[in-house]
Amino acid sequence: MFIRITTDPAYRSTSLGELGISSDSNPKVSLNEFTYKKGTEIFGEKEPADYVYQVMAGAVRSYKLLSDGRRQIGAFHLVGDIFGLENGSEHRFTAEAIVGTTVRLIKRRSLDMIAESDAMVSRNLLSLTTENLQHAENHMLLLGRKTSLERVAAFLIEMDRRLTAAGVMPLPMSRRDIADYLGLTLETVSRALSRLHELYIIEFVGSNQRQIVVRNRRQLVSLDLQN
Amino acid sequence: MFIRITTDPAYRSTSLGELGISSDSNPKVSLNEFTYKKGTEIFGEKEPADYVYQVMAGAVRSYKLLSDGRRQIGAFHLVGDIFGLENGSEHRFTAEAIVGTTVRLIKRRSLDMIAESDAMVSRNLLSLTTENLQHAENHMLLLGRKTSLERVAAFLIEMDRRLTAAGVMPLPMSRRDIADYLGLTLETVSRALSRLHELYIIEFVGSNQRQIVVRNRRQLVSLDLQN
DNA sequence: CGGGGGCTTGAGGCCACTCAACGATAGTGG
DNA sequence: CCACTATCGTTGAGTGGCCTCAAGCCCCCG
Repeated sequence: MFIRITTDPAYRSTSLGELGISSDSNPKVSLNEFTYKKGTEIFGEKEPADYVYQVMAGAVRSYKLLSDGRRQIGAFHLVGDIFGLENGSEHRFTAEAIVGTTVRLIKRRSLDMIAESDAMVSRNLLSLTTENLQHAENHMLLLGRKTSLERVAAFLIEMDRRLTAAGVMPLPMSRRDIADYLGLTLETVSRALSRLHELYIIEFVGSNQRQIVVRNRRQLVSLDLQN
Repeated sequence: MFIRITTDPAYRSTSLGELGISSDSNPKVSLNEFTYKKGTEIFGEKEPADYVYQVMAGAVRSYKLLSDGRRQIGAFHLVGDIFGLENGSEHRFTAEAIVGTTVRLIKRRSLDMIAESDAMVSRNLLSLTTENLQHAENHMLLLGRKTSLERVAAFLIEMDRRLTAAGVMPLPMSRRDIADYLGLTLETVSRALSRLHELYIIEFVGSNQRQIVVRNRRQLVSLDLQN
């Protein structure tokens, strides 16, 4: 639908393509890059939302915390994804770099100014918000009604779609991250993955356990009752 | 921020106030009303989204189903609320009247046309979508990480805010609806409510068990770990 | 007054959680 | 290059919170 940011250098020069903004059409828009070390906070919940971010390299988690430390990750942001877009003045999540991560920043204010005059950009802002809403709606169904195996299967299908290259899926996030995304504990996630391995549905490759090959995609899909 | 539809007849004539649309400013926009009997479907998931709806009287539930019948209610729509607003062409939820319900319809197409020329309406569309997103984000935290008592407390606080008049909260929905909204079973909801009653935090009034008085709001809030 | 739906309450079961031990890996400093 | 350590992941044993199944009550409505 819109141009996706890829690792192709030709595309990296036209940034925030999903919003229909490029350096060419709006040369005055500052598009600074910034790099965060693994585990560092990009912005906190309830902080003023002065910037919108786009992942150029790495991965980001957005989450909410309860006062006793329980955590719910609302989304993972991978290369190309835009995050931190709020309509109000405050961020509604805390965002942290999962691994070393480079992001591109755009001032929220200048984005609003562009949207003011450019109906296309305005529509893309709505479109982006709608995509986030759709993801959240599907995730509510997962969190409210799916079993642990269904949740993990759904997670793998989502990640397979978003970051698999050459058949192998290199997960940037830990079991704890996955658990907090799926509303489970890390042990339950681990057991579900082991079970999928026993069933010859997935395979682990490499030295750590974060690189996964989907061996039988149809079985994986059948485990997640889409609807 | 924007004019809310109320039961005041003076306001009912200017409809869809939240979108900044009134019959005066757009006399050609058709604003038909329609009434649905208790339990009937207003629209189904994946049906074409030709209309946007506003509740004039009654209450509506929006939900998704899994193939084996598990249900997740994403939101309750009460008097004044707008629902069925999709950015794409299909509805992402099924909507049903919880009780006898009157809605006002507006053609999605004409709404788009108005938004095209009226930046204010366009902003309000984004604003409305953002509100829905915010609700979904908070609900993910509830579904993923809160205990049954915290969920029921959060539900009562939400409903208290949205439909309490003269101290009494007349819930239109059944225990099963509440359960499917909170990701619980109806028995667990019932037990939580009984517990809140034992603790002198809520009181039941009237012949059925759907009219609730919040006796100790501060205790109720403290049970729900906001964040 | 009989039937049905909605709600509550109890008894028992199960799935995911808690607690714990252990192995593997990556990072650190000698 | 090799201990040393911290972190991560897996697996097992036992617990517990919510679910399942069931019975009974109340209210509404024919």
